[in-house]
Formats: sequence, structure tokens, C-alpha cells
Amino acid sequence: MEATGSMNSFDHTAPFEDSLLADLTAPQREAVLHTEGPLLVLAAAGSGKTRVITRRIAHLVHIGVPAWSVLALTFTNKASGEMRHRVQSLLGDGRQTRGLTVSTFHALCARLLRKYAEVAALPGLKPDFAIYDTNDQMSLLKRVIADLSLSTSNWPPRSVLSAISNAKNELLTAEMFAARGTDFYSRSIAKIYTAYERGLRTAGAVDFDDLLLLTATMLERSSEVREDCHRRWQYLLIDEYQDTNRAQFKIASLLIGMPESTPDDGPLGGLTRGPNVCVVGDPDQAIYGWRGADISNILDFERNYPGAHVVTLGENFRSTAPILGAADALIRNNKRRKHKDLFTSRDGGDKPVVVTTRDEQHEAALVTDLLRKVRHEAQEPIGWRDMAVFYRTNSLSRVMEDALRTAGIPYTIARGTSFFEREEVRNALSYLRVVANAADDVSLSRIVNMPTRGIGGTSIDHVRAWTSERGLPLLEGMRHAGEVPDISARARTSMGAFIEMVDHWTGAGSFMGAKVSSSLSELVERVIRESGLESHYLALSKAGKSEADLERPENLAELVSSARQFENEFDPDSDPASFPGPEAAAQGRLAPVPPLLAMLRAYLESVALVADADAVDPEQGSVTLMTLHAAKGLEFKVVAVIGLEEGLLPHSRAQNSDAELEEERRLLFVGITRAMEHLQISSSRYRTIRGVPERTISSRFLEELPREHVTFSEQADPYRDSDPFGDDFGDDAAGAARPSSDRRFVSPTRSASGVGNLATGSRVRHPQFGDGVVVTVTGGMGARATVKFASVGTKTLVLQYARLAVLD
DNA sequence: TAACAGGCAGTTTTT
DNA sequence: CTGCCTGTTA
Repeated sequence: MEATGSMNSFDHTAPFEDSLLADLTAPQREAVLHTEGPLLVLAAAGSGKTRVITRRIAHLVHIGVPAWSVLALTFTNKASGEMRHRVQSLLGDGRQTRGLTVSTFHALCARLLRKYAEVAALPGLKPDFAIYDTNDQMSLLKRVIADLSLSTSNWPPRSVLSAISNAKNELLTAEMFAARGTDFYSRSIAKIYTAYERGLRTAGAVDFDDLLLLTATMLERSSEVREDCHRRWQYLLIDEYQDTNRAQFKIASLLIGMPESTPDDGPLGGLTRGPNVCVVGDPDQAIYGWRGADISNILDFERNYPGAHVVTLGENFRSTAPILGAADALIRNNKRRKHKDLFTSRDGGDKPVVVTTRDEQHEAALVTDLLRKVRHEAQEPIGWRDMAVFYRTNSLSRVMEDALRTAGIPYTIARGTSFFEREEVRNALSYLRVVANAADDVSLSRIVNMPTRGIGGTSIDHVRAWTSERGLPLLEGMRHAGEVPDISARARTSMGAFIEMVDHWTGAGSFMGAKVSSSLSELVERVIRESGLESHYLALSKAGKSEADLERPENLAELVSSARQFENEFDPDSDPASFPGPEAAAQGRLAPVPPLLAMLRAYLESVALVADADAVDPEQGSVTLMTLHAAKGLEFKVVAVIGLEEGLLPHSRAQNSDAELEEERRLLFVGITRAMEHLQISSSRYRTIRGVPERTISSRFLEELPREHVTFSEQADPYRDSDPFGDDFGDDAAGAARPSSDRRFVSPTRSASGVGNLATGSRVRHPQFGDGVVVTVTGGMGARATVKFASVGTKTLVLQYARLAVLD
């Protein structure tokens, strides 16, 4: 109503426009109507963000902006799917949305790279690259580390991978990384990084991070590509901007035509108004810093885009006042943020409750009590589907599951093992990847002896030695098994049979001829059957050892039908590589590809870029259990957050810096703001961690919740609370950054070798490592301590064996 | 080559 | 208490 002031830049008052704006608040409207120049929308939790974004796109199209010149980027397929869907339903499914690009960052990058790889001449990158996921990355990395004769215990693939990933997110190529590191550690990482890159390229593959890094590089180097993109996209919109990393920032800058800029240059050149870039996000919900997301991108938006308009959406349409009050009070403890006044018109409502329980069983019981109570007592009955339990780590789900099961409450766990991650599905896909790309050594290694066919590790090692000398793919080596030395006759025969099988599928690489499958689904089916996977998993499921085994044959069948579905919906015209825009450069430069192979590649790409097939939507009547990370973007009438203890939330691995600590706080903030009506937060006095019951310290975040909005309830037995018997409970789960007044001691009866009073913060001396400070202690049998030594860094020691002397 | 036992480490995970 | 990796044995 009052928003007319900001509406005067144009004078559309058609009925359609009215309906686009009618039910919006003034700030929401402002965000929708600000179309030209940079715009930052700070969208608080539950403030109607998606609505604003979709209306804004619809509005752009309505005032005459061609849909094909609008590019909307999201992080998840779910978000892009929803956005596309909602825009379409606003505009009708007609021509209006033709060419509108709504995509994830990664999918966009994949399409740009495929289209322009040859134009931009990126070294070693072929347009038909495969996309490696974390699993593939790990396999490759292990190989690389072994090839460099480094040990995987000194160089754990997981941490090396995260170092490489961080580097890529920061736009550091292997060469740059090598150039800047001088110490032993980073020089070694650089070596591994370089070899890893070489491995990827020779396998004709890129990893997820490469999609971003290579796209940024390509856009930077090739003015041709850049200009193509500029001609195509005039309006850029980025969702969840607080989660962008440096590479994504760079890509956005280059796409939108910030002249020759890098993030460091700050202000852009002589543009009068600045680019039409709209970013939407909430710094208070930035929870992916550990994955390279850089909260500075959103905090510094106004500095990077001078003249940016800022709209704050602070009104919350989700939660009751006390819940919002608790969330607000908590998040105010963060320093690095942009404050937003959070408010709601939903007055009244129950206060959130903070309970302290005896142990995790007790905690779980109180959660089930809450769920049952709320279900029956509410004036409007609340269904199980409107309830959720959140926790910091997946390991906390187990006790909760037990309690729900015994209470007879239906639940579903939203967890990572999605369809395409299952072992049997991954194996089938690896076969298909070998079919699509004979150079894919990682996929080949995975399945060459799966099911076992007498081609063991040593034989493969011999072939690998032979091929790496000649720069050939592994599969080529197997083809020439006769020339490879030291291979047993049996293995040689098996390899011959394997090659014959693959050639059968690919028509010896031609993908044509009578013996080749006529359709994708037929190919998938054949591969599963003829590879022996089908009978292998059938036998396994007959044996009926585990629950998972029973499902595997079904999952393989499911894969076939997913291929069939893809095939039916596949529309070559909407192929990512074709632009409906006004340009046609670079089109038709690629060599013609057999249709089946093209289809297979498109299918494999879609599979690689779609992580969770079983999306996290609250299903038919069951309570949802999930991590706090997974909860982002969802809402439930009833929410319980469990495990509010030092070491758990904030997590013990996230207490090294204020930045990490603030992210932990945001995690709780996200959890709280999911709740619409009822919220219970709990901590437990004792918790069994890895089989050892441990005394806990309640989370510092609980003290930050305001008494006026929150009810505190002590449910732990008072007499057990004081723990006068010196029961054999070990030390706390946490400790690290806790003030020294909160030190907890390992009980003397449990500690070995005379380190009875070892506490976090103690200074100790080790016969070999010298002096150090105790960072964490775990009690019980085989008690361990993490000690930070001045000379050799942090080590975890088993107290029984490490002859530690306490210094003070 | 393949099955098995023992040792060791152990957040979160949009693509 | 788990799951994963390594090294051993049949």
C-alpha cells in the first residue's frame, strides 16, 4: 500500500501486475520492483524470500525483459526446481518463460564448460569430461598418494582432499598453490594436488570444485566466452548468497560484466548504475563456511558494488514471538553480521523450553513426551509430519530412533545415503562411465573386479605400471594384456573376457551396429545383467544377511527405470549446450557424437549433479530426524533440538576461532528459526560417546537465551547431578575452549600411569615430543588425551602408554 | 586371489 | 560402539 513511492519508476498498473504485488509487504515489494542496478536482499528466516525472488523474476518478464536474458542461480537442484516451477505458475506455462535460465551454479558451469571448452582452450579439458564426485575423488587421490610413495596415514586422503578443495574454492590452481607454499607440508600437498590434477585430466574428468574453478578461469581468460555470456544474460539473481565461495563470487562478477575486476579491486569502473545483479541471502544463516563459503561476499556486497540498493526483510511469517525472541537474542551474540530487526505479528504462543536431562535416553524420552503431548493437546491436532528433531551430528540420531520406535511414533531420517550413492547403484554407474569414457581409470578400477572375476589388485597394478609408462588408459592396457609382463594366465583370460564384454556394449567404440543397444535404458539393463552385477546382488539378497542387501536388486531395477524416464524426458533442444539467445557462436564446432553416447553422457551428467534423489521433504505422517545443516530452508510446527552440550554444539572441532564459533551459533539459530509453534531444546548431563559415558558441560549457547522468552527446566536428578560417588564417568566431551574454571577432571580410578589429575589446559611433558598443553581428554578404558606440543604439533595419545608427566 | 581379523580414528556435506 | 583400511592367511 505505502510502497507506491518506490513504484514510480514505471507505471504499469495492469491487473496482472497488481496480482503480483498485492499480497506483498512494503519491503518485499521494494525488492520486487528494484530491477536495475545491484540489489542486496537481506532475507531473514521465514521472511518470504522465495516468494520475493519468484515475483521479481515474473515482474522482470512482465515489464518486457526477455526471459532468456534472466539467469537465476541456486545451490541446490531442489531450490532451482522450485523456483522454476513457481515462476512458471506465475507467468503461465506459455512462451513467456522460454529461455529463462534457472540453474545451480554447478550445472551452469558444466554446461558452459562443455560448450566452450574448445573455444577457450583450457589445457587438457575435453568437452565430454566426466564429473567426479567425492567418492571418485577419494579413489583417485589414494592412487596419487600411493604413486608418490607417500603413506596414507601421514597424508589422510580426506584431509588432503579438503586442502585441495579449499584451494580450488579460493581459485588457487596447482601451480599457484605450489608457488606460494614453502614449508614441507604445503609443498607436499602441492605435489599431490598437481598429480591429482594430472590424474583427473588424463581420466577425462573434472571434480565438483573444478566446475567452478575452470569456469572462472575460462571466463577470465576468454573475452569471446565472456562477451557471449554478456550478450545472453542481462539480469543475474543469486539465491543463498551467504553461501557463495570465492570462485562463485568470481564467476558472478565475470558473468555480470564487472570490468576486469577481482574481488580485491573493490569498486568497479565507470558504470553509472552498476550491473543488474540481485543477491538474496542471510548472513545469520551462513553454515557452510567449512566448505569454503565466504560470508564476506554478502557482508561486503555494498562495498563490492557501490551504489547497491539494500532491502531488509525482517518480518517473520513463520514463528511465534517467543521463538523469534529467543532466536534474535541468541544471534545478537555474533559479531560478524548485519543486524536485522526481527519481528512478527504472531503474538502469543508457548515459550520455548530448555530442559536438562540425566542422559541421552532420558533426553530422548522427554522429546517423545513432547511430541505426544503436543499432538494431543493442541487445539488443532498436529500431525507427526509437522514435527522434527534436529541434532549436530548424525551419531545422535540412534538413541532418538530407539526412543521413537519404542514409543510407537513413526519417523524418517533425512540422511545422506541417497539413491545414487548406494553401492550397487554406484557400481552400475561406474560400468556406464567406463562405457561412456574409456579413459576413466577410476571408474574402471572400481568395477573391474566387481563382481569378482579373477582380476585382482596385483594384476591391475601390473597393467597400471605398463600403461602409465606409455600414457595409456588402463582399459587399453587390459586390451593388450598379452604384452604386459607378470600377469597370470588366469587374469589374462579374464581381462580378455572383460574387454570383449565392454566392446560388446560400445560396438567397439562406435556405438553403432546391430549389436548395440537401441536405447539408453536397454543399455543400462544390459550392462547390469551382462556385467554380472544383477546375479551378484540377487544372490546376496537371497542370502538375506542385511536389510540393505535385500533392497539392492530393486535399486538396480530402479536405476533402469530412472534411465528410461530420462530418455523419455530428454529433449535435445533444451540441451544445456544450446542457447536460445540471440547468438550462435561456437555452435556446431563439436565433432558429431553418436546419439546413444550423447544420451548416455547427458544421463551421467544429470546423475552426477543431482545429489539427493530422496529429497528431504517431510513425508507422509512421520516425524523427521535430521542434522541442523539439513534443516536449513525447512519449517515445522514442532521442533526439538537435542545435544546442546559443549563439544557437540558448539562442536569440539569448531572451537578454534571466533568465526567457527559464530558458525556454530548460527547453526542453532537455524534450528530455532525452523520452529513455528513449539520448540524444545535439550542438553544431557551425561552422554555416552563412543561407548564411554561422559560427563558433559551444557552449551554456552543456552546461557545466551533470554529468560523472558525461554523456560528453563531442570530434569536431571539432583543427587546424581552432584556426582558425589566419583562414579567412573570419564571427562567431558568437550572442553577445548572452555574457560579454565570449567575444567573437568578424569576420575583418578580410571586414569593410568599416574596422570590422575590430567585436565584440559594442563601442561605436560612427553619423553619424545617435549612440552605441550592438553587440549582434550577422554576418559574410561584406554583414556586418551589430545596434546598440543610446542615442537611437533597436536597428537592424540593413549594415556596408558604415553608416559606423560604433568608439569603443573 | 579372496576372505577374515585386528587396529585406528571418528563434524557438518547444497554439487 | 561403529566403519574403514591394512595386513594376514587359506
